[in-house]
Amino acid sequence: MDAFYASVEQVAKPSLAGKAVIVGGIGARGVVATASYEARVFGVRSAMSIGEARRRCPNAAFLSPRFGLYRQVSDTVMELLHRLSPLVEPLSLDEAFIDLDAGPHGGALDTARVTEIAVRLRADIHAATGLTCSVGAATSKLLAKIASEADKPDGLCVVVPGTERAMLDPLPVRALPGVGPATGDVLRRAGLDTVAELAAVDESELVRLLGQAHGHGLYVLAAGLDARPVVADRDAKSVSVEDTFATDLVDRERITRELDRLSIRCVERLRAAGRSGRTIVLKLRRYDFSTLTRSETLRGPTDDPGVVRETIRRLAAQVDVTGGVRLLGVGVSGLADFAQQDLFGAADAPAQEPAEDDDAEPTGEEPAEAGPGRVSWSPGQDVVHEDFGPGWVQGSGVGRVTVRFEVPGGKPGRVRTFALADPALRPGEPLPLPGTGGDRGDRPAGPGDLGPPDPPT
DNA sequence: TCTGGGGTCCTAGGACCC
DNA sequence: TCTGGGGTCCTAGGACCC
Repeated sequence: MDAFYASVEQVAKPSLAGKAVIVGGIGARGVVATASYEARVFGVRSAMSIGEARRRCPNAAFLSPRFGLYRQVSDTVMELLHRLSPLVEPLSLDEAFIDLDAGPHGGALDTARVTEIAVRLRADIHAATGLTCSVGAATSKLLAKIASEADKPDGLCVVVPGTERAMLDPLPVRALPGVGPATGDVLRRAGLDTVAELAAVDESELVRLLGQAHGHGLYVLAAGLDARPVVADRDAKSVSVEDTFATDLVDRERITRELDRLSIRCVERLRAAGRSGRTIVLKLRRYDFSTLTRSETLRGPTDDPGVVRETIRRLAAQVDVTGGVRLLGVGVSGLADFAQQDLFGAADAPAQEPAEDDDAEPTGEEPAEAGPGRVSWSPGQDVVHEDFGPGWVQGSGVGRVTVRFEVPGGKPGRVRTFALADPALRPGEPLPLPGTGGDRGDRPAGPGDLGPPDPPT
């Protein structure tokens, strides 16, 4: 999908169509998750600090992410992909590999047919979501991925078999997946700038430079020998949660409290996935951005919040937090396939539930100005007003909140300003994107062919 | 207003085992 | 009679991806 989070917001909020939109953490320490193409013109990029983004593009709409909505839209898109093949490998909410050969069109896939399928897929996705995407098709994952980026946004690139080398050769090494800043530097110092130069070098040389796995892997990719299969339904191998705090934490008790919260959140996610795990991981980033992890492997898998919390407390007791802590995280890995009961966990665990003793304490994440009446609004948030209906928060501060009243598929709406604690204003639910319901009828119906998505409950 | 959050994979050393 | 060779598991850190 093209600029996925930002594009979803532009479709959901008609007044933002064609405008610079930046989705990301809106706190003091936020970064850009996605910038719309209108914002990219100003040099705004993913992972840039929000402060830098504001300097470059002060008139953009800055929005907090609404992951629940993005997940819904992602589900809609993934369902369309599943009509083309059971082998769909999602890489994230907005990207997936599809093995067309394993689907109803398999066996008869020449370039013209693949192009036809891709054209219709893009039309179906647009009809269902209002969003554009970019499709790359090729005889390997590597080339398909590169092709999908070649014509972004709103692109379609089918690599004709036999032309792979011509496509790869001129690319910078950084275009290969797995070549980031560090590997890029190593290769550049060795005089290797393009994929063609990489392909001309001995495998043993790449292994010497980059180590066995990476060297071999890169050699295979550069040679165009990528035979990795598309794998559907990969199981997660770890679950983790982390928070960066608006200001560094210096107080041990506060750190313990935050770690307790994170432990519970982590276990909730673990349980929701029906999993349990053996290795408990504490992550901590200090004031100077140095990061450390400490882990402990239990005798058996657990999904018990008490066990996770106590393990994390034990690990935390061993680290020096002098100078302050900007980030804390809790993770579980070594996952077992099932949520397992009582073999170890419940027996070991202190009996009491973690008490909800922290109600009065704002979390480090919350914007500092949680105004009177405990009301705080984040930019982009859905709201409903008794008289004006559904809308979204455009901004808030100095006792006021500004709301734009408009809905997906409607006309750009009017703006009104209220007191922060105005009782007529309540948090709302995301409204679904205005799909046309576009069933075009002529595609093979798959098992997942269920029609338009249900509205959120 | 420097630097998110959720992941994956690899390396390297030490413990431990046969 | 001063030192093997493999393998697995655990821990910590780092590169990379979206």
